[in-house]
Amino acid sequence: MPTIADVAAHAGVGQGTVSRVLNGSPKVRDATRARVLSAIELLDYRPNPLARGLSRGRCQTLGVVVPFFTHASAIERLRGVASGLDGSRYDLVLFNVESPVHRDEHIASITGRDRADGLLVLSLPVADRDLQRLTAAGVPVVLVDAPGTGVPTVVTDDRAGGRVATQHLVDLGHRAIGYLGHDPSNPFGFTATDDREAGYLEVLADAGLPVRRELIRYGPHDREAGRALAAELLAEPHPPTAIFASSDAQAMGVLAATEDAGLRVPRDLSVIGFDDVELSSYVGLTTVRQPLFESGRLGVELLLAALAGDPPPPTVHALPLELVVRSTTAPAPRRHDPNHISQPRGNAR
Amino acid sequence: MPTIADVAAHAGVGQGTVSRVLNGSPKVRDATRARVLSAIELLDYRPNPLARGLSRGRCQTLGVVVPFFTHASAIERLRGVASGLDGSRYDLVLFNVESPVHRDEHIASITGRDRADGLLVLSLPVADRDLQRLTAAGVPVVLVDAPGTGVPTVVTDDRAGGRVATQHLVDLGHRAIGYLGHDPSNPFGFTATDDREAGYLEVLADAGLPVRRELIRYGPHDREAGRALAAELLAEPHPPTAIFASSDAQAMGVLAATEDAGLRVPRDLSVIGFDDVELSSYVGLTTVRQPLFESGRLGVELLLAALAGDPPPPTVHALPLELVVRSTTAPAPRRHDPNHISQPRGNAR
DNA sequence: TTGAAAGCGTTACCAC
DNA sequence: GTGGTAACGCTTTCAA
Repeated sequence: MPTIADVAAHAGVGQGTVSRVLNGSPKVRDATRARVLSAIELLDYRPNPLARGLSRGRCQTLGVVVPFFTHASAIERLRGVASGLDGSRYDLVLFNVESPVHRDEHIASITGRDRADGLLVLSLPVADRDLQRLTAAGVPVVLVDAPGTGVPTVVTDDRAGGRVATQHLVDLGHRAIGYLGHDPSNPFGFTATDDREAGYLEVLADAGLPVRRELIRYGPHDREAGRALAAELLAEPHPPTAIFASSDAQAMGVLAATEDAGLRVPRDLSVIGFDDVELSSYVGLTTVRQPLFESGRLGVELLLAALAGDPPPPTVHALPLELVVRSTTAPAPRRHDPNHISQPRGNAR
Repeated sequence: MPTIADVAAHAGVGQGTVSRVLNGSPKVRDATRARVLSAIELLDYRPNPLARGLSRGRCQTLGVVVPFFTHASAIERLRGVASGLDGSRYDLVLFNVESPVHRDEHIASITGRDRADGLLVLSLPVADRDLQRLTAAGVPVVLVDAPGTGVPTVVTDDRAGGRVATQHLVDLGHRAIGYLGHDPSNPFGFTATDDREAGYLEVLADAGLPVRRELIRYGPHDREAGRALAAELLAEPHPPTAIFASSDAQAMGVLAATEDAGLRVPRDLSVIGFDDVELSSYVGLTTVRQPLFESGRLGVELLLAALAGDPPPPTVHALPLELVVRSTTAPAPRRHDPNHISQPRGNAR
């Protein structure tokens, strides 16, 4: 591999000059620049990123910490991230988090600009201590879909989203409304769905509906969990006529469980999700649309701005939510007993 | 940030000793080691990866080049990659390819161990010239789902897969079988679907079925393309009774187009895909299962082995394919005119 | 405008 | 075993 010294020798100039040419310094005579450029060409020289990084004190890399990056919602966000990064000079290193240990290890592993010039954290809360440490080390951090203090943050109003979803069901006449979400005490520290649950509870209260604890279940945001949880709900003596799942992934599971139980959506059960991932439109799932792509995109943009020396204030950017009504919600069956749903309920599988 | 020199000073030893401790050299007296370790602890010292990389000539990073990484099939592979990387000391940098230019830029940007210690390329062919350059530069390369010479490669027998899919349809009595795939002259150089098409053509020939060129269409491997292409096929004067889509993504589009046309699957049209992505099982799509996760996983394992100084021979690892029959294929409608399908065909939307 | 040389933080070789 | 000291390849003063 040719080095800058080789280029300098070939061009008959000093290393400094080559470096200046490389970095677009204006203080190089055109003739000299041309000589250097042709030497570079001739030798097919490429600067060594490691050496450059060591010397400049930064590594031209952005770290993205993301839990379960293969989940549809994470992918949508990453799509936004990738699109925002396109054309920039930064490489993207992916820190996948599948366990709370991962999360801490990854965050702890970033101690300065030698590992990542900036950090984008998705859906995971970051301890204030870490945030301060990172900031002090000159590594800007941007949080997406998670709380944190002192750094730019991109969020949505999950509580309002929870309200919108629940209100939609209430408006349809449902009075026994189940809720599926993440355990508030989950080890990852996810908080978004807590807020959605809060919104759900608020609307219930506003509507004068009782909170039935047995209709609230927690589990991971994937289809299988949703399926199992919904099966439990449907097996209740007084099952719900509607379920608000705090993610589309869980909602997909609810749909499956309904089918398993020989019931029909939305006739026997209304289902509303949260996120509006691509799949939801295929399936016709009613949901609360969250701008996933945009959140990822805005996240990098803020990070890039910080890196460009244009430090964005630690503002909380709230992205809009939107109710998307499709075909999995319908008016509640009219009955004297609002908790009674139509027979038969045998398992069709 | 404390440096190795600080640690050395605090421990009252030379830098070399600290380095030896850091790298687990056995030639350090226990007492000395303890002193160094406590100094490291005290200062909360972490080695600078850039400096380490520069000195050692490698960067502890694996590059993964992947086209359209948000596509379901790519995600499945990446999931395998991530799982194989878990526990290793390598970071994962993602090179997303959305255009042929991207591909070349990314490949060209890797010139040595300073950018990536190894390269995993998914679904994209790599020119022999690049392969040789990379190998010469000491950067091992592993190809997954793409051809290349002189490097370990993980593939499936796409031609056999194409045969299996088509034979399944033939066995069901279909005689007018459409095919959806990638344009063989696509600018990315994808070749997997060409082989699937070859398998399709072979089975047609074996079965004494004519090749109807108008029933073969090309487009990107996404749902929208599949939908548009299938709509064209269904609008043919003599439409097919079955369609083999060379990816599940396109097959999903076929399903949508069928619905658009007011037809029913599998009554009016049988559909078979390729890949068996997660969604396919939800939808009940008949398909040819390709071990996507496993291919990614095996890919990294081979790369890691190469990096561990255990260079795997440039073998072609062929992963098994499997026909997964679900509910989108059924016997061909029995008619005198095999090209005639049931009315009505009005657009139901 | 340019060259020389001092870092940047490690590793690795060479003496002791 | 251990310390001293060249690399590693680049950027960035500092003089000229």
